[in-house]
This record gives sequence, structure tokens and C-alpha cells, in this order.
Amino acid sequence: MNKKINNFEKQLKDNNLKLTGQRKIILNLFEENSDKHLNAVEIQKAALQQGNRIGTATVYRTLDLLEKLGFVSKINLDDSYIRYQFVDTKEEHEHHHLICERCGKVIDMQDDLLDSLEKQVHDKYGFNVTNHKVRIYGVCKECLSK
Amino acid sequence: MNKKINNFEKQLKDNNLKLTGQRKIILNLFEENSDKHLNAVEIQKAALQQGNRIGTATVYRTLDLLEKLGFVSKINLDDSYIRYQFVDTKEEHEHHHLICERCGKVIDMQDDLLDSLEKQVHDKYGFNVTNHKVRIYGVCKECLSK
DNA sequence: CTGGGTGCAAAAGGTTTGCAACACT
DNA sequence: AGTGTTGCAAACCTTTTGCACCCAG
Repeated sequence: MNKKINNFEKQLKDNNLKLTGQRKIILNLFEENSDKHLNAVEIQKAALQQGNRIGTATVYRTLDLLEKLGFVSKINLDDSYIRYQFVDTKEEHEHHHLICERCGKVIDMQDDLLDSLEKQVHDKYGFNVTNHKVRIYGVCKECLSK
Repeated sequence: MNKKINNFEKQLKDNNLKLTGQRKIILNLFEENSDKHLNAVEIQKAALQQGNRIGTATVYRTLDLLEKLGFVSKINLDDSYIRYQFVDTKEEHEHHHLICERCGKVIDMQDDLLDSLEKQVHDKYGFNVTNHKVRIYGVCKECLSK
């Protein structure tokens, strides 16, 4: 229970940083919305709905911090926002996203389907792969059945 | 020679649009820089270097237009710009990008390595794939050999 | 107590929009 | 001639920064 907060507290201490109320709130929001892909504005609104007013600059600075500490990762859905998503520490690479072109839903895809691709890219381009970001567009199951 | 401009002219006519000097200049810039991934500011500067002053709004509106007509496609390299690249009409999907984390170079990758992936995604998520965007991060051949 | 953190408001950076003048067709 | 297009400047939207005040350790 709240292992993430404890881990967070430890990492902050290790870096001479402080566990503030605002940082707790934002980390908790990510925990509660681990299926979503939040941007700064959405975080601020969500906090406000819980009765917690957090300044805009603080939200942006906290997002930077959480990313640097590896608790969230940036994702880009081409909508002019920088979005963030809770990181599952078990994942080796970032996971990927299926984006439905009808309803806009974004489905997380855990599979690491690109292992074979890395070898091909290395052989053909002499390129040493460290990570990859994949967005797959199409129509989701629900929209297909309508 | 200049098949692209002729095709462009035809498509514009079909849509009751006009072939203006600015549009020609911008399309030519894409042709001359088909290996690059230009943003609006870069286009404007490149035009100016050729002695062609084009207004900012015109650049943005022309990029929208070229994208809608299918001559260029948006690509996102996570650098806060909307970038565009000349579309090779022979390609079925957009092509993908290898991004070197040392020198920043972006290499185009024509291979459609993800055909098998589409089937897997369909079987597992009931998701009907229409397109995919892949960015692969790592270290390029030149940087590796240094 | 003291250095890191917060909130405000201003600035920055990229893109979009309104409008009068302009130029393809 | 007439409609689409341009350029300017202002507006917009998201993110960043400076600074005085605040609070966790």
C-alpha cells in the first residue's frame, strides 16, 4: 500500500529534494489515472476537483521532476500537449499505444513486439537501438462492432 | 521534370484553389530537401535565403494545404515543432525514423517492418490497424565508429 | 533556521485568426 | 471581375522563467 509514495520519498531524499504536499497530490493523481495520458492542464484541473489548488508552474516543474526520477514518461499523441503516463517499473522499454481514429481512445500495449526489428535495423543501417516509440492508428474493437 | 508541380496544379484546380507563387516556392523547397524534416520557421528562412519573402501565416496555411492534399505528412520529433516531410507516393504507409541520440541525425527508414505486428494487434486487441508511426532511438553508424 | 519549493504574473515560443489589400484564373 | 490568397499584427495556447514568500527537514 502506497509503495510508490515511499519509493518516491526515498528518491527525493537521495537527491536532497523535499516531499511536498503538491508532489504527493500529483503522484497520487497519476496512480489513480494510470490508464490515462494526462497533460499539465488536466492534472491541475483534477487536483482542483479534489479541492487542491496547485499553481501552474508547480505542475510543470513537478512533471519534469517525476520524469527525471523515472516515475512518469512523456508521451506524444500529436495534440499539442506534452502528456505523461505513470511508468510501470517492470517495463524494459516504454510501452506503445493503439489510437482509435473514430473514438479517440488510446489503448496501452505492453507487448514488446519489436525485438526482431532491432536486429534488422542494426544489420541494415548499422544503428544501435536503445528504445522505440510506436503509435498504431486504426479502429478499436468497440467502434468496429458498431 | 517537375511532375510534382503539374500534379499539384491539377489538384489545386480540382479544388478551386489557385497556384500561387508562394505555394510553388514551398513545394519546391520540400522537393529540394526531401531528406529533411522541415518546420514552418525553417521553410520561411529557406525561402528568404532564396530571396523569397513569405509571410508566416502563409507558410502555416500552405503546410496545412499540402498536408490535406497529401504532398507532405506531419512528423513529430518531440522538439515542440510541427515538422513536415515530402511524401513519396509509392509508400503505402508513412515511413519511419531512426533518431540518433548522440548527433541528433534523423534517418528515414523505408522498410515496412511491422506487417506481422498488424496481425498480432488485430488478434490480441481486436484492433483494425490502418497506419503506424514508429520512432526508433539509438546510436547511428557514424557515432558508433567514433 | 535554511535551502529547496511554491504561486503569481510576466515572458517566451509556436501557431492561428481577422481583416484589408492583392493576384490568380 | 470575382474569389481565393497574402501579409501584417494581434490573439491564442502551452510552457518557461523571475522573484518574493513559504515550508519541509
